[in-house]
Amino acid sequence: MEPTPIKSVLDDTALTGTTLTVAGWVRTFRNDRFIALNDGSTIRNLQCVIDQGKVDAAARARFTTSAAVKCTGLIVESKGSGQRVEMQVTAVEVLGDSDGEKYPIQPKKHSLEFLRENAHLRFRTNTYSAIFRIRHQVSFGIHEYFDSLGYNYFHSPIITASDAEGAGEMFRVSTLDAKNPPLNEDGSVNWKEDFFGAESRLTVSGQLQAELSALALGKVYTFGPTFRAENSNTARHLAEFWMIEPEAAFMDLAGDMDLAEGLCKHLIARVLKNSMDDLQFLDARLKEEEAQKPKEQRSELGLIDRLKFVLDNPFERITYTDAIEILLRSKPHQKKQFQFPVEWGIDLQSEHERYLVEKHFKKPVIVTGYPGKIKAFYMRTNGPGDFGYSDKGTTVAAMDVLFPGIGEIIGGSQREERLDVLEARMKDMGVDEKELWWYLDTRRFGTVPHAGFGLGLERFVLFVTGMGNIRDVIPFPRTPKSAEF
RNA sequence: UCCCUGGUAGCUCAGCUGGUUAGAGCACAUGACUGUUAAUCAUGGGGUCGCUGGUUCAAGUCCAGCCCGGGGAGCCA
Repeated sequence: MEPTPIKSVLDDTALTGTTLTVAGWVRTFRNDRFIALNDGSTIRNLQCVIDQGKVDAAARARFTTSAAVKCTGLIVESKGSGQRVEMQVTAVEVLGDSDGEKYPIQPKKHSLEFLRENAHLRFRTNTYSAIFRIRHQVSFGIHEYFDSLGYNYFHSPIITASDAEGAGEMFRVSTLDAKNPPLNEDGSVNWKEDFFGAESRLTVSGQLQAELSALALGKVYTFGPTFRAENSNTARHLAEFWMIEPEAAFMDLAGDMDLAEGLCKHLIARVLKNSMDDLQFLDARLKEEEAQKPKEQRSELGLIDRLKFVLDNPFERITYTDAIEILLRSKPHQKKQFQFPVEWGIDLQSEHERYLVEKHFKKPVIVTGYPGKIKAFYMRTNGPGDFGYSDKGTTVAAMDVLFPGIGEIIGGSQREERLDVLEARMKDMGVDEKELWWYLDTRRFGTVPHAGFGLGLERFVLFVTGMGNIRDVIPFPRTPKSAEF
C-alpha cells in the first residue's frame, strides 16, 4: 500500500476510522509504546501506538531516533490529549535502522552551529524541515507571481566569458591543467587553449542577458544560482546563492518599485496561507531565542506579526537625498554614534540603513536616486523632474529595498536606454565597451526604457523564517573555506 | 580581509592566581513501565581538553603560530 502523507492523516477528517499505511522517521519512542513519526509532509508528527502483545521487545528496540519505519493501522481519535488522531498500529516494519549510539541528532535542542556541521542530517529536525518547506513555498510563489503578470521564465547562462557584469569577484571555469597551463610568449596563460577558447567564469548576475530578452519578449525573469568569489564572511553572504532578476521593457522606476513591493507581498501572503504551522514553530523558536537577548535588542513583533505588518503596510519610498537629510537630523548622528560619517555622496552603510528601516520608519523602505558614482554603469542617469533627481550631484534611477534585520534585500534600477549617455557613463567608470558590444546593440536597435531588479532568494527566506544566518536557509551553503556536503 | 570572541564527553557547558585520578545535565546502552507528549525511574559505559611548538619539576590552565566556529564591519543580493 502506498503510504499516506501524515499531513493528510492529521488534517483530513474523512481518513479517521480508515486503515492505512504511513512511512517516515522516528522522532521519539516513548513509554515503549508511542512512536512520534514524521514524514516531512508537515512539521507535525503522527502518534503511532504499538500493541506490546503483537510487537515483541526485540522489534520495539529498533524504534530508535531517526529509524525509518512503515506503520499500518486504524486511524482513531486519540485517547491522549496531545493530538486529535493517532494510529492503532496493526503491522509495523523497520525499513532502515538508525544506530542510537552513532546518530548525531538527538531529541533535544541543538545549536545551529552544530547542525550546520551535520548539514546532511539537519533536515531531520523541525527547524530545518520547516525552513525548507517555506523555501519551497517562496520559490514556487516567485514563478506564480511572475507568471500571473505575463513574465517569461528566462534561463540566463551560468558560465560566461564576460567579466564585465560588474557585480563582484568571479570564479574561474577552466579545464586547463592548473599546474602546467599553456602559456603565451610573454608568460601569461593562453586562454585560447581553454575549453571555451576564452577566459570564462561563473555568472555573478543574469541581468545583462535578461535585458537582451526583455527587449524582445517584453517581460522576463531569471531565477537561478549565482556565484560571487568575494571573501565575505557574514551571516548575509554566500558564494553560491539563488537570485531572481525580473526585467521589463516599457517599465520605469515607479513600475519597478511596484513590481518589487508586489512580489514581496505576494510571497509573504503565500507563506502565511500555506505554511502556518511551520511559521508557528519558527515564531515560537524565535521568541525563545529572543528571550535570552537583552531587552533593547529584542524585536517588538513576533515573526508572524512582522510578516502581517509588512503585508498590510505600503513600503516607504524615499530619495537618497531625503535619506541623507533624515540621517543628518537623526539622534545617532548628532550624538556622533555613527561609525561612518554622513554626507551627500557617501554610500549608505549598514548602520545607516538599519537606522532608516528599524528606527525611523519601522517598515521596509525603498531608497531611490543614489549618486551615480556609487552605482553600476547600466543605471539610468536622472534629469530634472525625475524622481530622485538632486541638484547636489548626478543621481541615477537606482532603487534599493531595505528590510528590517536584513538590510538590502533587493537592488534594482531603471536602465540607461540612451546609447550616448550609456557610452559616456561606461567610459567614465572604466567599463570596456568592446566586451559588451552585444549589450550595446540593444541600445542601437530599437532601444526603449526598461527596468528590473535582483532579489536574493536566501535573504528573503531569512526574513520570512526569522532566521539569523543565511547558511541556515540554503540546503548546502557554500562560503569561503567551506563547501562540504 | 579587518576587529572582538570562543574551541574541554555524542550535545550544551563548568573547571579559581598552573598542582597530582578532568566534572555536571542531557543524549546513548541495559533494566522497569499498557496512555506517553523532548515521558519517567534505576544502573552503566564514554575524554588525544582544536592542532603544532615552547616555558615549567608540573600545562585543560601561561606564551607563540596555525586551523575551525560565532558576533560585528567592509563588499553586496
